[in-house]
Amino acid sequence: MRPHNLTIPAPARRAARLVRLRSGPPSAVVGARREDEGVRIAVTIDAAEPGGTGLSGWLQVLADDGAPTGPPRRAADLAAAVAEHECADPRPRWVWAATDSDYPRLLCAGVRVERCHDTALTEALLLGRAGRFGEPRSLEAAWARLHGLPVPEDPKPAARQEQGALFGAAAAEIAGVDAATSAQRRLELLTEVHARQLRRIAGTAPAGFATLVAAESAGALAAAEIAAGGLPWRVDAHDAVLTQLLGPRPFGDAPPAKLAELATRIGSALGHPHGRGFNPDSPAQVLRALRHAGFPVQSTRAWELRRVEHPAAALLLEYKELSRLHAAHGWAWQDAWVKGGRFRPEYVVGGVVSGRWATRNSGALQIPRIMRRAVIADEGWSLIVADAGQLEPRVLAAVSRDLGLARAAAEGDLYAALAAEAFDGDRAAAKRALLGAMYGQTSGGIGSLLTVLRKRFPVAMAYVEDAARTGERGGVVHSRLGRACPPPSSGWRSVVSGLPADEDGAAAGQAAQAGGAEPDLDADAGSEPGEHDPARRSGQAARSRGRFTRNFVIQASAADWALVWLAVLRRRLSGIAGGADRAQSGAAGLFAAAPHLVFFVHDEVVVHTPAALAQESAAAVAQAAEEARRIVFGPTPVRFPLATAIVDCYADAK
DNA sequence: AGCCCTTGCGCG
DNA sequence: AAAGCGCGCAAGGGCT
Repeated sequence: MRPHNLTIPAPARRAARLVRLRSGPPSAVVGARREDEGVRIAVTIDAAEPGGTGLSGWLQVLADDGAPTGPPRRAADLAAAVAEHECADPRPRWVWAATDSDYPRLLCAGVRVERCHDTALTEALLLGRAGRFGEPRSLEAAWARLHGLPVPEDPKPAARQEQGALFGAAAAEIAGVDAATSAQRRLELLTEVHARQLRRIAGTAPAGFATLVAAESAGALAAAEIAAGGLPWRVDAHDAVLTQLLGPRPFGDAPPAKLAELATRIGSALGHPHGRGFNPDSPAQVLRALRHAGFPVQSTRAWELRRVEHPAAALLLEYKELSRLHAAHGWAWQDAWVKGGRFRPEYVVGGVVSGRWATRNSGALQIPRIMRRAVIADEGWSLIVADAGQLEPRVLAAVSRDLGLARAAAEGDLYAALAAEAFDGDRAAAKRALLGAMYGQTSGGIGSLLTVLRKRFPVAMAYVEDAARTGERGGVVHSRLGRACPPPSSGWRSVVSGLPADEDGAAAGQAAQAGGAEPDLDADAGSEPGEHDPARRSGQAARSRGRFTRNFVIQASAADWALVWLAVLRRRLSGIAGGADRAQSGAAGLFAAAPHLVFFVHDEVVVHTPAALAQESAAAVAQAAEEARRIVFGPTPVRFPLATAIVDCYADAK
């Protein structure tokens, strides 16, 4: 019943079962298959040689507890060896050091796998459980930690592609291996690190943590496959949107006609002769000009400009909107990111402390909605666009087990149900109240709304307020499946305690800030009185962290659900069609005839599917959502309804 | 020239 | 009284 084939003493197993029956997530059973079935095989791939063809490497079959059951085996044709093992039923779980570097190479060789255990992602989850965020997670680092040796830094993500060989060599050297035999030696490190990870996972409550580990690795497979398959992106449709809004594509770095015109008009409106010499992209210039014109604005933010009754303000708003489209997702972006009718996002699985994915370089998760017009299915294909609406409030209902809120969350429109139950039918008020409760909002006159929530949904409100208090005290909270939030930095502790920071405070603070968990400790050196009052600073920092942990228990649990949704969906989709098209080689062949994931953004997936399989694919999306609900939350009246559309163009969904 | 920080806004 | 969470990216601007 466990998601992993772990060696656990019988009493511990019984205890885990009891916990699950009471409140924990049930075991991961995907389809009719138990997650722990099948063999594990550790694999390392030889470093790519210039001009080399094909993949070679090493394999080793492992027992349930990660112990080798046979000798390491050399695979001169690794892709063929992996493909052969993938024919087994049940399929193996591949154990490797890093999906994001190993799996694209297999995909490129035309091989897909069903399951894996990524030791780097697993190491990061386990380090997080130990309060050690930001420590290196590479195979070499994990192995060095096991042996008390100096731990090599992880390669910088940007450097991975260009200088990967250098960093890899440095890390290998620390682990006492020489580059020529590294794949064989790395196999030894890998099996050792993996076996130890299995034991660490088994020793980690709650039971859902093993599910989280499996889902994180499955997510990494999905991310690599999305990049390999690519999101269909029509440059002609993209050009049409840009041209309509900005004018024709300019030559070189010249600004588009529309932006140049707006800049001139803004300059004129602000009193510059012929509109020259004014840069609307400079907040400092805009601020100065508006103040000079008699408007005491604090910033040039859009919400503040909307209140400024000056002809330049409306023009500035228009300029900012178009300028952003041009700068962030204009022609330069298209040149850099769209190749062969596909946009390939570089996802960073687990790149956000909450477990959400991040992306690198392309801004894939911030693509303006209007640009979805460029996402058009291939001829004879369709897009399935599915969005888990109102995910976070539903997750709050499920994790808190508040029966009243769960009743509302059993409905298709949670906010409307909430409004009917407690807010005299005022849906907007119900929504503001719930969002305010989840984010820790106190301003904007929502105090009375929160009072209503506290009275009518005391269990849910106590859940988030407990999380906030834990954070304010410097404690750690967890997602439903057991992902840990970062502990406070020593900088935070010193501000909150009023004592000076300790020696290594700076480094710890930086790590935590990079993780996004740290409130801004030197917030706003403005002119408010009392801002240097230590008591006041302490309270600010404490409350800020309270808002973070308050939201973490919801956002991270929502990410748990979404990750499992994605993992289950990926597997279901792979079972739908005839699979690979042998006529095409490499990754292209893998996705040439079968429905596959092409985009994922927090609570929304896009599947590209042959039109004839669209209904079947859409059903898989819905079944996966239901299965994710069961795996992550167990028995609950809360529903996670999807808004699903079968469309030719992404923009036509909702 | 290149680094680092701030500002502002896109997405969920 | 303080004043809603999580991100990535581009441009400006100050600095070395």
